[in-house]
Amino acid sequence: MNMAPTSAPAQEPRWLTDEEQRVWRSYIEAVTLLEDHLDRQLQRDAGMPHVYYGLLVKLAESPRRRLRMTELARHAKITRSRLSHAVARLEKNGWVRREDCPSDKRGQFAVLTDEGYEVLRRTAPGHVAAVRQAVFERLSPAQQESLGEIMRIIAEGLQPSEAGADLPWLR
Amino acid sequence: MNMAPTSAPAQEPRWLTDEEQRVWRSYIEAVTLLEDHLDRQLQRDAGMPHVYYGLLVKLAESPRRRLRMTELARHAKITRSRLSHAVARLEKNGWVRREDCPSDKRGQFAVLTDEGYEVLRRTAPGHVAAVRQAVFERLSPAQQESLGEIMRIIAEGLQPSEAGADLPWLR
DNA sequence: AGGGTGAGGTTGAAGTCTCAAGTACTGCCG
DNA sequence: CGGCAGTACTTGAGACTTCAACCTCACCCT
Repeated sequence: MNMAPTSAPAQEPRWLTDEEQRVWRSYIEAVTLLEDHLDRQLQRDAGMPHVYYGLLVKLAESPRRRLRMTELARHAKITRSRLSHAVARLEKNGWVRREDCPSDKRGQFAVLTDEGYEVLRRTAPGHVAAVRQAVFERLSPAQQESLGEIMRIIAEGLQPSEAGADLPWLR
Repeated sequence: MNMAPTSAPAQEPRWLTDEEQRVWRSYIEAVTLLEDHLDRQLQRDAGMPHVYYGLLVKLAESPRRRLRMTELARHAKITRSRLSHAVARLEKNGWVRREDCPSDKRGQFAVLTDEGYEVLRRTAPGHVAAVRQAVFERLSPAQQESLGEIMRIIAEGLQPSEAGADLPWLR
C-alpha cells in the first residue's frame, strides 16, 4: 500500500486526519442522501430505481438501442448477475426485451423497447431537473469542473481492470 | 426550477450540457465503484456491509457508546425502518444491544457491545487503508479540500429538513 | 476430432432495503 | 381527567442485491 522498507514491521495503522475525516463524512452523507433522493424521485415518477433507469439510458444511447449483457454491465459498473435480475424485471415491465446474439450463441442482447423509450422520454425531464436541483445548481463552474476531475480519478482507480495491477509482486 | 416569467408555459426541459453530462457520468461511476469496493472489502474483512460498519462507528464515537435509534438514524442518514432491521441483524451478531430508555418508554438505545467494539478495533485499520488507497492517496490537497466543500454543499441541500423549504408558495 | 479452459449468461437462496401499516407511549388541550 | 394528535420504533411483504454454483457455447491445442 505504501513504500515501506522491504518486509515491513507490524505497521501501526495510519488514521485519517481530522480534515480527512470531515471530507470523508461529508462524502458519505452527500452520496447517501443523493442516492436516496434520486431513487425516490424515480421510483415515484418512473416506477423504477435509479440504477434501472440508468440501464434504460445506456440502451437508449446505444446503436440500435441494444447492448450485449456484459457490455451493459460494464458500462453501468454493475455485476452481470445484478444485471440479469434487473433485465428480468425490466422485461416484465415491457421496457426491455432480450434477443439472441446471432454470432455467438451464448450471447444475449438487451434491447430497449418502444415502450421503454417512451417511459424514458416521459420521465427524463423530471429526472434531469432533480439532478440539476440537487447538484449543478448549487455548484460554481469551477466546482463542477473539480467534481468531474475528482470523480474521474476515483473511478479510474477502481476500474475492475486494476484488480491486481498494483500487486506486481504476485508475478 | 428556474426563473421563468410568472406562471410559466409548458417549459421545455433543460438538459444537461455535454460537460455536465460528463461530470454526472463520472460521479455515478465513481460512487458505484467505490460503494461496491468498500462493501466487498468490509463484507470480507468484517462480515458486514459498509452501512452497518458506519453504524458501529457512530456508536463508538458516542458518549457511553450508545445512541437513541432516531438519533442514530439521523446521523447515518438512513430511515428508522432501515435502521431497525440493521440493528436487529447486528444484535444477532452480538455487536450491538438494545436498551430501553428510562425517561421515555417508547425509546430505545442502540448500544455498542464490547464484542462490537472489538470488531471495530480489529477491522478499522484495513478499512481506513482501503479508503485511503481509493480516495485520499489519489487526490491532491486542493482536490481533497474541494471534494469536502462540494459534498458539504450537496448534503446540505438534501437534508430532510429542507423538505419544502424551497416551496414557499405552498403556504 | 477430442478435450480443456474459460467467456457469456442465468439461477436460487440468503441478505438487505423500502414502503405501508401497526403498536405503544407522550404531550397537550380542553 | 380524557381524549387525540403526534413521536418512537417495529414489523412483514415485496423488491433488489450478492454470492456461489451452474449451464452452454467458443476457442484453442494437439
